[in-house]
Amino acid sequence: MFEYTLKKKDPKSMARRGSLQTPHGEIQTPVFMPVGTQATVKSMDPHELKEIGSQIILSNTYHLYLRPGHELIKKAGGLHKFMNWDRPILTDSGGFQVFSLQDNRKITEEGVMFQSHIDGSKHMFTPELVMEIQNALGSDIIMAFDECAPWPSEHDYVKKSLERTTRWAKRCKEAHKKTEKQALFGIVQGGGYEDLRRQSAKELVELDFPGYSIGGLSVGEPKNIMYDMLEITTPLLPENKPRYLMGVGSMDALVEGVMRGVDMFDCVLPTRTARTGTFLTMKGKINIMNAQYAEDLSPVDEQCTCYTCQNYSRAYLRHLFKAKEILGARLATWHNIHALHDLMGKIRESIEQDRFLEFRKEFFDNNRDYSAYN
RNA sequence: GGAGGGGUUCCCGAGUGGCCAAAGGGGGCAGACUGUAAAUCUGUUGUCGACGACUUCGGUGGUUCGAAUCCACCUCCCUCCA
Repeated sequence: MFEYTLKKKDPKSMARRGSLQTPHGEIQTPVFMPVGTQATVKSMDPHELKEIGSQIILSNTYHLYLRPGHELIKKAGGLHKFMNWDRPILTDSGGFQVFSLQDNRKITEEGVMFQSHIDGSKHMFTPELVMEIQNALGSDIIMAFDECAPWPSEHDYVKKSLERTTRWAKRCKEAHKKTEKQALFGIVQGGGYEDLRRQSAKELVELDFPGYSIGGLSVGEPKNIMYDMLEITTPLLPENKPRYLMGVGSMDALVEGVMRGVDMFDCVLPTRTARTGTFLTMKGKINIMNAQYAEDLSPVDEQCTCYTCQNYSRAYLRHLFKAKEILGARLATWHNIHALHDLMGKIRESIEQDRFLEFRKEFFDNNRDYSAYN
């Protein structure tokens, strides 16, 4: 039911072109996955996401468990049916909330005691519960429960944390046995330490997961550290399994991630920044609220084929944001997700044509916001 | 005609002798956002030759070491009475 096919390797870099078979269809990789934490990609409805070109979306164990509750979603026929999305879904385990809700939780060997950010109630998240929740949700790809350690953290702490994450991964695997329809990914941790990244990767590969996530990155560390960590991690992962870099989605990092052998990415960046008026383009970011666009009747991006750029001007979009109209957030989200899917499509094409590095060079030459990391 | 209330920096609105270039909000300008506690948050918003100086609180004049704040007159606005 779940299978990764490596279709082509870039001869000059670690970039790979592949596909991923899931119970809800095939995914072409490298792929960008929009985030729909609360069973919705904020402001977009599923048929719009399909039109934009989303192959798979993310959702979240912690949030859906707290509200509306995984039992209800199970009763509704699973997350796909509940939210009316029939393509693949990947759910995060709540490991990121261990990081983002640091002030509301306590970590023990058993698991993480969360105090709900909604009503203050306490909930013990164990690897077993996290598997049970994701099983109830019925997502196609599920994540092992991990700790996304903050940046910066002491070597000693990161080591203890990653070793615990490995033990949790083992428990997840045990608990997951009866639900083979879902692909369980282990998550490599290790902070910004090369030796710990190697250790984590090695331990998880021994557990033999159908796919591997790389976590604990893009949590505030310098980009060169993230890239260094990727370079030493991906070669340690099995070639015939997908690699997923969690939480990464700026255009430059997508290009650099692919170059270092990553197949899957997710990020809230395109959707979140969209809601605050930032449009992502191949040439650089545009903050549509800037005064310079007040009377600019041209589209956000002349080259872009998305619905927003085909039909609306910068002046109109700016007006929507100034007036705080919801349509502004929707049209910007539409554009940004489209922009990242479009970028990934170009990346896939360039790998197929053996010119990924040329594409990369063009990208950095033309994007005023980013420069290549070498 | 009579009685009362009021005119504050782009707007609304605090302030009633020094700690006031003047609270707070709005608006404006700009920045941030990376497995979503985010349709959010932050900075800035009189001028300049700018760690200091200058011009501002309806207008004019006055009191005072010192006035957005006190006094006089003028002017405009609002409410009530006739």
